Amino acid sequence: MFEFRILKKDKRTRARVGVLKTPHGVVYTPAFVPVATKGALRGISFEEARKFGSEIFMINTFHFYVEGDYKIVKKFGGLHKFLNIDYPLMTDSGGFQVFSLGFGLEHGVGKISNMFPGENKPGQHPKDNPAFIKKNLVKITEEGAEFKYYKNGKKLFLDAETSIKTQKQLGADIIFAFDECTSPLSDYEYTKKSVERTHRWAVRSFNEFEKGPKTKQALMGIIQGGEFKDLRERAVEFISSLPFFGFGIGGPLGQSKKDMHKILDWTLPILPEGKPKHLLGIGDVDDIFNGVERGIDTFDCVNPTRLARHGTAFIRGGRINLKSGRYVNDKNPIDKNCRCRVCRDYSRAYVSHLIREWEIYGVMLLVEHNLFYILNLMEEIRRSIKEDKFLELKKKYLGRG
RNA sequence: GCGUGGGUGGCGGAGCGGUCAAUCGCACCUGACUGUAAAUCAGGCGCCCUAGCGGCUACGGGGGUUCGAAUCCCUCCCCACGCA
Repeated sequence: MFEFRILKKDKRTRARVGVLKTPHGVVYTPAFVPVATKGALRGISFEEARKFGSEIFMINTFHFYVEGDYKIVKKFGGLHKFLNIDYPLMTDSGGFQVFSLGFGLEHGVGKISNMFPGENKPGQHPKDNPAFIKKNLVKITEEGAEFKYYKNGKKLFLDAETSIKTQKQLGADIIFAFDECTSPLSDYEYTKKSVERTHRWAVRSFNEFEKGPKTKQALMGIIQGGEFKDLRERAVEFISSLPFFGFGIGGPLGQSKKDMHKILDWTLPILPEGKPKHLLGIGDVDDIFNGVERGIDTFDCVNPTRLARHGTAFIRGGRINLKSGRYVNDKNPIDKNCRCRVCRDYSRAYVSHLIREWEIYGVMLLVEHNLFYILNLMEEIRRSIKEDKFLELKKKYLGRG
């Protein structure tokens, strides 16, 4: 029922084209997985996103769990029925919220930090940063993570068993083990303790997954270990010793993109080649190229949709922000190289006007463009690998380097 | 014409004797955003510069009181409402 097959390997890099078979259909890889955290992509329908080439979507367990809505989904018979779609789906385990609502807030950083604890501008030590406010929203113990839910202050406990049980009820095709995503500012000692705990959580996740009647789902293990080579290697060794269907590479991914590349270089070559590898939460254009080059098969990311909501559009060679006054009279399409409907039919001026006037349609157009852009990129990447022209395509998009 | 209340930065609107170049919204400008607490967040927003607990000009116009006025007084202009 589940199968991952590599169809073609690039001659010069670790890039490969594959096909991932799930009970709800097939996904050609490398693939981008748009994120619909609470069951919607925000600004575009699943149907539309499908047309642009999205074959699978990511939904979040945490958000369905905290609100108790997973019970409703269960009554419907799972997410596919609830959302009324029959495409492949993934659910994240809630492990990211352990970070984003915990250290992420506390340290005022994302998964890739450019804020070195010792190298801040004067007065810019994280502790002096207004964002650095201890919120104590998440308490992590051996057992699991205790959240103080930001909406109502209620305490809420999530652990491996609960996450997997919930994910089974949600019924996505591909589900993830419960993990702790540490902070880019976590030190070696903490990260070491944390990965070891994540490994115990992985075993617990797996055991819970195996328990009871078999579901039509595949479970992915998650590689943690921060920016520490030996911890990442240990994680690969441990996680790949369990019979997971595939692997997710989890953040934190260091202090810079270079660190991220290093982490991928440490981990991917020693993971079982034939299994699918997912890079969790990464989705900048350059990151996708660098990930694919190192052997990543799938990416999920909030980037195209969130950036769109914030007025930013992907264009060849970077991004532009349509909120800026520079575009009010710009008759050009968002990206002259793009074949999407938005770029075909509308000017930057119009989209900019809508965004600045707070018209929802402006966001819808940008979401459409950004998703099209990334999904089309994936298509081009797949083709380039088949034709052994991956590096040429990378160069075309990113220039030299 | 009489009465009352007002005229503050692009707009709305605080301040009602000193620490006010002036709270706060909006608008505007710049930046961020990577398993979504995010249609969000951070910073800027009178003029000048050697960019500083710096200089200059400012709270309808003019004149005064005071060590000191956006804040008090006089006068003129304008606006809103009420009465004729």
